[in-house]
Amino acid sequence: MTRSVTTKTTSPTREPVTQERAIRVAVALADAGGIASLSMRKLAGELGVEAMSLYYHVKNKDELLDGMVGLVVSEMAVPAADAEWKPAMRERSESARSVLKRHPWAISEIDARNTPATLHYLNATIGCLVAAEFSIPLAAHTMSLVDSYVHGFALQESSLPLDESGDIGAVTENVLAQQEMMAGANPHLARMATELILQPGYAYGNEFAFGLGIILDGIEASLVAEKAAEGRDR
Amino acid sequence: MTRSVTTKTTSPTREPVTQERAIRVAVALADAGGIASLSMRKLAGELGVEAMSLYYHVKNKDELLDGMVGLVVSEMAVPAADAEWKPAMRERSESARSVLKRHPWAISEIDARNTPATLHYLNATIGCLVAAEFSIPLAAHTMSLVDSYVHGFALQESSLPLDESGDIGAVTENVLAQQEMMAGANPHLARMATELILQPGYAYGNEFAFGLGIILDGIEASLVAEKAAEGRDR
DNA sequence: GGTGACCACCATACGCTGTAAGGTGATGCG
DNA sequence: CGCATCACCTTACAGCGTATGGTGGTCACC
Repeated sequence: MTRSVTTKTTSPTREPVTQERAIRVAVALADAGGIASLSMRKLAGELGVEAMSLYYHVKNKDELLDGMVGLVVSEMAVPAADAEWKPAMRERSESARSVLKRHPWAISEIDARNTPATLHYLNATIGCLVAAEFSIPLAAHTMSLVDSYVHGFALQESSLPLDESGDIGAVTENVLAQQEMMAGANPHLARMATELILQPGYAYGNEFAFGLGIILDGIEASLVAEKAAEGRDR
Repeated sequence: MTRSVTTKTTSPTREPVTQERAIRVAVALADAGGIASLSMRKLAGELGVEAMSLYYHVKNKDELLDGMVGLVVSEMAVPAADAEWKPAMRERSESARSVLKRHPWAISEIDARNTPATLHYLNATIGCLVAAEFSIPLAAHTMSLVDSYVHGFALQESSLPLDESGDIGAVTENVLAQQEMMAGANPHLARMATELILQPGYAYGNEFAFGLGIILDGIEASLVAEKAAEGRDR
């Protein structure tokens, strides 16, 4: 029998563990069961090895999480340097939102970990903005504002009981029961729930576009003002 | 000897555990050491009891976290129903940001847990907006946008290496060393770091006002447009 | 063709976590 | 006095990350 492509002859069905594959599977597990359910033993089991074997490919769980965040960030669309800044930022934001929707556990990890992918992502964004004649301070304002909104929106969206279509899911009756109980204490909130949020066809995700539009328009105005001030100075 | 105010005579120094006190101390521990360092045993120790005694006051750790989030939310300024909406929303946002700065662990918990305090907080906000003639959909847009920004900003701010003044702290040299290494790969980012972020006096917290201003101005424009459309219809 | 290095993996163990189950002494009440 | 209740404790268990120290198969090299 000729040796398989792997050097191991034992259990030929198991493809070899690599750091890259471990990270990929870890992301899949976190997507499926939440970050809390991701343990070294469980990941190892999924990879067909024992827990301690992971430490050959990864220094510790923290480094694994760094890798997972890096992988997630690398899924986000990066703006081209020569793109028009406004559509580029819109695409970037929508891409980031959809990625974070797939990997909700990553939202709070992303800001806390500086992966090479993150630095590349930020660098490309700044590059696009300065190419569009943003000053460095305005570019910083812009990134802070846009990314705060995107991450915050993703955070809120991730904690809503949505079905896959984005509508309020089967919990509705549950919620309705609560509604009645709190209607006395929180009438405005109850009204918003019954008149808007619980209406068929309402999807929280649609709120994203409204805020993003306001933000990009506001930034555009700031850019125009900055250029006008520059023109006066010179 | 007359009995002390507490009914227990044993170890008179220890004030009695209550759910409220347990939650307060838990928040203090999480503030000091991060949410990961908060264990039932540690909290119990701080309260002068054994771990299992906590379960007399709290159903489980999840309920404890609910209580902690409720306490944090109740620290945030709630808009008055008759206030002018724009300064009210500005105050609300700044208050929330400063509260979340004190309790960074709460940022990602807040959206995931619906406490009575949260419902009250949302209700008061909606009340203020509808009193200012916002439609229910526009009020929903507004809250989504503002809170996404506030929470997202808090999230980014919480993961920066700041000293207590808000400046970049002692890690600067450390960062600078990294800068040089990545300058080749990420020139735009390196430039923003050296020209802006690492300059003395730069504080990331100051970015907050810029974004909030843009957002509130944009909402104001939407409100004006909505009223104008209503006027035409009628 | 042996030999030693190395690679990928495993077994065991330790201190930590949340919490289920059941016990215990002091207090208040009939 | 007896009994319930309250606030707390002891013990135990499964699961966690990971330090330590193997172990067998593969390879380069003398």
